[in-house]
Amino acid sequence: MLQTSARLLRLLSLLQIRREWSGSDLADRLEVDVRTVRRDVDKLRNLGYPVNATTGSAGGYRLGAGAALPPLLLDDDEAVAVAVSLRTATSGPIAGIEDTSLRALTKLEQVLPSRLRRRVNALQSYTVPIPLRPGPTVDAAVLTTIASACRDSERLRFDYADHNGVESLRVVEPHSMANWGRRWYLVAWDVDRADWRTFRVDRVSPRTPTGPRFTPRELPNGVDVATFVSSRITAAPWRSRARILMHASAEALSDRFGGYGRLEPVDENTCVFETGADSFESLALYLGMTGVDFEVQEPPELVEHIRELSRRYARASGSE
Amino acid sequence: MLQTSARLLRLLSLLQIRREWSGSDLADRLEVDVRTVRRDVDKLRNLGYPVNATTGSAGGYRLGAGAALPPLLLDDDEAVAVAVSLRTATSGPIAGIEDTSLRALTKLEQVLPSRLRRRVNALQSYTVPIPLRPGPTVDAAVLTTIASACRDSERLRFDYADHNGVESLRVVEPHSMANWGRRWYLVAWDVDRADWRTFRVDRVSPRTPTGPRFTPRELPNGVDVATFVSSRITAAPWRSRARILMHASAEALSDRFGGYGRLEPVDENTCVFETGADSFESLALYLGMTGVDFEVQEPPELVEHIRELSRRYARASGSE
DNA sequence: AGCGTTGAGGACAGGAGTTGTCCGCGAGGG
DNA sequence: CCCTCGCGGACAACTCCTGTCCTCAACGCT
Repeated sequence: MLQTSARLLRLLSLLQIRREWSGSDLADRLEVDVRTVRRDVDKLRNLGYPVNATTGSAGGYRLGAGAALPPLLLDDDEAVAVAVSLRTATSGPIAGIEDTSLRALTKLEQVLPSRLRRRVNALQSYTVPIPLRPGPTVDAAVLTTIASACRDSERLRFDYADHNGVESLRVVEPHSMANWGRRWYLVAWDVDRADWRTFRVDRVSPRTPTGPRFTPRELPNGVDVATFVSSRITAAPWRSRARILMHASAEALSDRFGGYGRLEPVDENTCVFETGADSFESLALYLGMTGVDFEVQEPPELVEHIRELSRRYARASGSE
Repeated sequence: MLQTSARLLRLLSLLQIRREWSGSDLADRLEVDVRTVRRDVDKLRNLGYPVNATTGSAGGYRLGAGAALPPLLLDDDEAVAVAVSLRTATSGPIAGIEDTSLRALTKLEQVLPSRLRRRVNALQSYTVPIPLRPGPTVDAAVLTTIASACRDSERLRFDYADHNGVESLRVVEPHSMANWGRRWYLVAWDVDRADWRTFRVDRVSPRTPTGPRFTPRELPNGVDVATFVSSRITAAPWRSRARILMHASAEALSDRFGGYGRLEPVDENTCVFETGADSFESLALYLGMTGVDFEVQEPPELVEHIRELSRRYARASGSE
């Protein structure tokens, strides 16, 4: 009977890992007869977890959204990600869910294996509060839509605005996603153009529903995703680089700046901060936040932005 | 049949809700004999989930951190909190876990009941990126330590720095936590002082291990926590209020400012922004971020900070 | 030190549930 | 039209679960 319960859990876990499973696949994985799989699926349904099934040659089982949330079966990495996210959320920018986040976090941390707890702490300590989130933000709903399409090998239809703002409807077989700098990219086989393409996720507007399933294909020449994406992306993660002379010691600034660039000491009271930015406005403000005097060495555009800010603040405080 | 598996899941869920359970409590909840509970606990252990037990009159079962992560059984609110946290994390400030967060999020959203999905979307749309997190930040580890002590009715020992910075060792029976503005407060019965006290969590340094269990007591006069805390806190959630005349329409600003104060239209191109802040530095920077001209109406201290910023930027850009 | 409480676990008998096998049915896609 | 895949009834062999009853072993309190 242990076997039965354990198998039910494993079944639930399998259904959470991949969207669609055929009965015989499940039977293989669970090392039981297909008939038993059917019975197990029935059990899950009786427990209130809706397992949808489709018949026919492309049939299979998939776990649907039901009345109650099934137990979440996370792997190590995912558990760490959840813990870290919750930790930032409890002290984070979203009003109203702090208490609940904390409750969920307590639940999770109680059972978190110690090796994972170490990883959570390590990751957390690298966390640097970002003062501004410049550039286009990616919609979380779009991200998850694409991510599930990748995971389940389902065709994706979406409107895509290219860098000139021209819209086009794309039908692709999504391969994977990669994030680079602050951006997300989708690597996919463009069905109409019959070629591999890289799309910026912030320019994608998915259309529902997602299309039929396809058999995944390999990237050309067996390259991995990271290489593929970076070879396709012309833009660097940051639009430009900057060098700023800070009138403070490197140690004093390392907490706030360490995560965002290189701090090179010049002498006891001065250091050079090398960093990159998508937008000079945000970088200018970030620098102002420190309460420390600084001199921009490059680029000139940053100097211009800072001059503009200086003027605006002067106007605002009536000292012009 | 189903009963056995379902009961194992419920047992796991119970053990996640509260830390410590006596065998007979569990037997009551699960409506089986204590002997069966013992056997079920054994089953969980065989499945790899460590259930620690202590004998004696204060004995009981508790779920420990094991080699593998047990299935997480979240209630509705917690699931929403996790989803929202993960969504912000995927586009968030922590480098290196975006992919994994996304994977976990995909898993969760696939099984998220639609009513919960609506709540997640609603919450998400209220999200306003906060440019700066002023004031002392609360350590997530401290938060969870206190939260579990509250949940499990375990005494807590910690060092507390009062507002003068004087440290003292406290032994308390934690009652609950509340957050107010950006702050967290712990409401607890101070054992040595034999009275109720309210502590600011950012000034608490817990000592390990937590103490023995205690029987929870009611707050005096049956008041609820929120009332109790707000009656004890002299400081408002914001240290001071500000009024700023913005040279832009209220609609144009509502996205960025809506969550942080009241926007009152004056005319088509002007509006008044009323808000609060813990620190004028951050407010000044937040205002500068908009790219919109503004005039501070009050308080005078904010004007002074803006003047200071103006000077610093002027120096940085060499236009002084 | 003694007592009560709480968990651990062996033994046992009856009963409940599970499993694989074999079968025919129905739905969907090529 | 046929193939694939999910559905579910029947059945026999077998597993293992459950409640009851028992004795031990820790632990805390008096």
